[in-house]
Amino acid sequence: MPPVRVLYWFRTDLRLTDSPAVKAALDLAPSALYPVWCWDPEYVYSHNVGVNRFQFLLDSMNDTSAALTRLNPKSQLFVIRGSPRTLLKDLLLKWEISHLVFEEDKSAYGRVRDASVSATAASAGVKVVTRTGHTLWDTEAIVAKNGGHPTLTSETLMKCVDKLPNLEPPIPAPNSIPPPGPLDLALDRNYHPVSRPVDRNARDRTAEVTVYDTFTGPHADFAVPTLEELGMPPATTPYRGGEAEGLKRLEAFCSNEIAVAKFEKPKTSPAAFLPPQTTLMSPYLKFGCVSVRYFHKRVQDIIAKHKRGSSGLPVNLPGQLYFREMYYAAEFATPCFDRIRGNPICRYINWSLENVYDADGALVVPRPVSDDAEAEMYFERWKEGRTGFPWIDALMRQLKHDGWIHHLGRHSVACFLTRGHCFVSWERGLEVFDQWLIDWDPCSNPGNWMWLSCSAFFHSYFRVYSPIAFGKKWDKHGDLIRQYVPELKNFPAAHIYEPWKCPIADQRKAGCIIGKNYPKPMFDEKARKEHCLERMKAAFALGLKGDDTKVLDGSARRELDEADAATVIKSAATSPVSGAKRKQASVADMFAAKGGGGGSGSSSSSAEKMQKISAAADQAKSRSGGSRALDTKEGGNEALGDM
DNA sequence: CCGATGTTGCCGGC
DNA sequence: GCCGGCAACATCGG
Repeated sequence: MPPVRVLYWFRTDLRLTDSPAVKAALDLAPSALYPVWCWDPEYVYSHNVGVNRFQFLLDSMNDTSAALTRLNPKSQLFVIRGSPRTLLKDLLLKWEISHLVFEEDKSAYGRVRDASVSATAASAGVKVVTRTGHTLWDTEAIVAKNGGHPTLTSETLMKCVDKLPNLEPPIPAPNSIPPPGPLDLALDRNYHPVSRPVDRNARDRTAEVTVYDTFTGPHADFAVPTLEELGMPPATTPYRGGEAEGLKRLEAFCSNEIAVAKFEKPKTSPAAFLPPQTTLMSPYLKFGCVSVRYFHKRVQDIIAKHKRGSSGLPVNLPGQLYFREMYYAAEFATPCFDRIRGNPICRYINWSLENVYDADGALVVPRPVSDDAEAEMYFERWKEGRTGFPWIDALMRQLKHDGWIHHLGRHSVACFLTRGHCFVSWERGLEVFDQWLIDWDPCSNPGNWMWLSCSAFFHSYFRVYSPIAFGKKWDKHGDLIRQYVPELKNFPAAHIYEPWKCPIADQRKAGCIIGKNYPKPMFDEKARKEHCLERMKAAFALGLKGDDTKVLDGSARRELDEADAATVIKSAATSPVSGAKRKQASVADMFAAKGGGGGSGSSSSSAEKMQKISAAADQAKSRSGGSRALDTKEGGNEALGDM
């Protein structure tokens, strides 16, 4: 019998409690255990990862490394800087590994990477052992129970999992682990190029990337990298990663057993970021710091104890975890899940700023600036929290600064960007969430963007979140706005959701002049909503999905664009306002602090509103560098830096 | 074909 | 706090 020497490959499973893959590794009774992390250049250059998620990941890696050292002083998380596709093979050979063990990652990206690494390992005579652990059930098994189809409703998901074996109980963390063997490495840098044609995270860097200068870190100790080595400034998120932190947070949440048993997601406040309104467990699930199965068992036990008056599926806590399973299974069974083009479950809607592809069908990166200046302006102002709608701006600034916002807050801003008001493609919103969220997930995130934009999973496009009413329902005083939009800190509560309606004397008293210290709303909310509803109606009438030939050849786009143009012309023709007058309209006129914008209760018809939109579009298009012109002097978000 | 259902809309009226 | 109107989505079971 050759000696059993295991390389355990950590990825999004940075924990030791309830890790089926770690148990499988230890069950092999290895004489040597190498816990390894490959610091993949894909993640550094090709994915959209902002400084906050990197920080959360580094926290989690450091926590796991310390936990490994506690179990064996010779052990740690051995970080190798380079691509697993090339480096792992070298490590398997040099360290004479017999078994490669890792937790399954069935996302499209993980699947391809893991198949490549597994094939390499097998060809080197190394046995590959994998276990499910990132999800409650094996995603592939769920899809098989659904006839190979994506799971599009929670009911479908439940029907599938009812046919699967019951969940195994969680596995305690190990008490000890074997030491690694010799750590000698003599690798040739030339075999492991890390340069990339595109650096998608360059915008966040303040210095050179040095993390790839060596294989084993600046002190040759396989240390976890630092943000400095990534060329990034310090993170701003208050949330810290790691298994210890995650379990602590879970226990704190579970200490209020009645709240756990009665939890109903739709009745939690989007303005909240503390228990019992939210668990804030999503980033810990994303990096596997907390096992989803352990989380599930913990809340199920509490619910069983407090059966009377407890909430049910799908709004309760287990229900939330089942939605996560649904998105994983949907992603597994759907090609092009994170985009519209080629996506068979995604309704085709002629959004502004949709993805751009080259002649070979490859996504053009970096994304070219669209000639739709109005949409670019809406998008830019949405992203940076300068729409002039305080509720939206507060959430977007919270997202950028903290890396996390409440689920229903995400609904609010996602609906606003897409079908509700801006009519910008969900693909653009997805990219921003990818860059800024600490809990970004390749299944839940595109899934939820399709949900909110009525592209898949959900279809009632006439239910639109109001950027004014929705937040007010939960946060009457506007505390979330005051925290994240400090310009409005002293605004009277009566006007904080619609500050442009505030009398100028009160604006002066609050030390914030709308249009000077904080922007006017970037459009008439009601008019934009009506416009978007018309366009949604047309897209639903056409009834195409992202993989239809008419979408692939561009004719669906032309057809819908023409229908939209006809609607606008028709509205203009029936309007009593003359064309000459229309030309005089401008964005500034529409949103003067007095009168005009945002539901001043005027009797303007839908047709008039349509004209205003059309005029605003003309205005924006004719202005060179339109977004920049509008952005200046309109209350930036510098103040966020020192919160 | 009908009617019930679908995690999380808004508004006005009671 | 709960209802219906708004104008109306998809899916599923019968």
